[in-house]
Amino acid sequence: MTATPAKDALLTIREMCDAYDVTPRTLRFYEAKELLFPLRRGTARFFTYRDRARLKLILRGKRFGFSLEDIRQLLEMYDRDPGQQEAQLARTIELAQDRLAQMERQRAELDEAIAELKEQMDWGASALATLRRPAG
Amino acid sequence: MTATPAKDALLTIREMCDAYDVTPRTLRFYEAKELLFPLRRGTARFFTYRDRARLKLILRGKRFGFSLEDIRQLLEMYDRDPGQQEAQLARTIELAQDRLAQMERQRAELDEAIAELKEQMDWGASALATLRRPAG
DNA sequence: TTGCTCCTCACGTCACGTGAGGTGGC
DNA sequence: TTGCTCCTCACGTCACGTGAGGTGGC
Repeated sequence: MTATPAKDALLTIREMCDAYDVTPRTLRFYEAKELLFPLRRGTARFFTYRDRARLKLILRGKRFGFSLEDIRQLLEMYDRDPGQQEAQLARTIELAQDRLAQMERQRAELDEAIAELKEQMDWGASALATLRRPAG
Repeated sequence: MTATPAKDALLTIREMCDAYDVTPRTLRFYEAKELLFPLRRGTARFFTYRDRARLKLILRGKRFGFSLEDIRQLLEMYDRDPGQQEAQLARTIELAQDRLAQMERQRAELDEAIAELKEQMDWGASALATLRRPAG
């Protein structure tokens, strides 16, 4: 029962890892790539509510197959000029359509590959049965 | 109507690329990784029937998600001791089962991601419609 | 002599994994 | 003083892509 941290809570890197199921290396990598901007106290990182919101979006974007650079640009767009909502949303939907098309192509290929592999396995299984059946 | 080359034909790298839809870099890379063993005349490569058969298996293996190293080991196993047919086939089927399970998990994730993306797009589309509807 | 195709380094890409070696605060 | 957690390089991984610069045979 880990409660959602309060909005003003600051999470250590370990707490972030546990909450979002990522590694420390991943969080440091996202910071280096300017996707996250944790506070620093000395060298230690503290992740804000904003970082947590961004991380959720990053992970969602990854599920959709966007590259980290794509995601960075989308996030940047949204928080650089929050005025352009409409144009930004339209642009995002456009990118999403491309991604959707790619994902569906990928699924078709995966379906084919699965069917092909099953076929090969059936073939192999009967070949194996024949090998094992004593010659006669 | 490109006919299948004769069994004793030797293909140049370009002919291989055209026949199997791969790049020269890919063929050189597979050779460096000991998956292919083209003949050499001077520095030039000539791909034999055996290379063509192996390449087909490599590409099939890749569709199934095997790593090049996995594929190398399978190919090596089969042509190092062609006596052990039964044990090898059994081993191959075992590996194939693991791969099949992973591919099915992958498909499930892909299906979820596609559904999630569509949902987001619907949400976005109606948000966009609202933004575009003059306030009233 | 000019093109064309081939070649060999060797660094770049993407998203991190994986040590090595060192610091800070309870 | 000892642990624990955190840190910063920096090289490794996987399957190639991408020049740079050079050779060979029609």
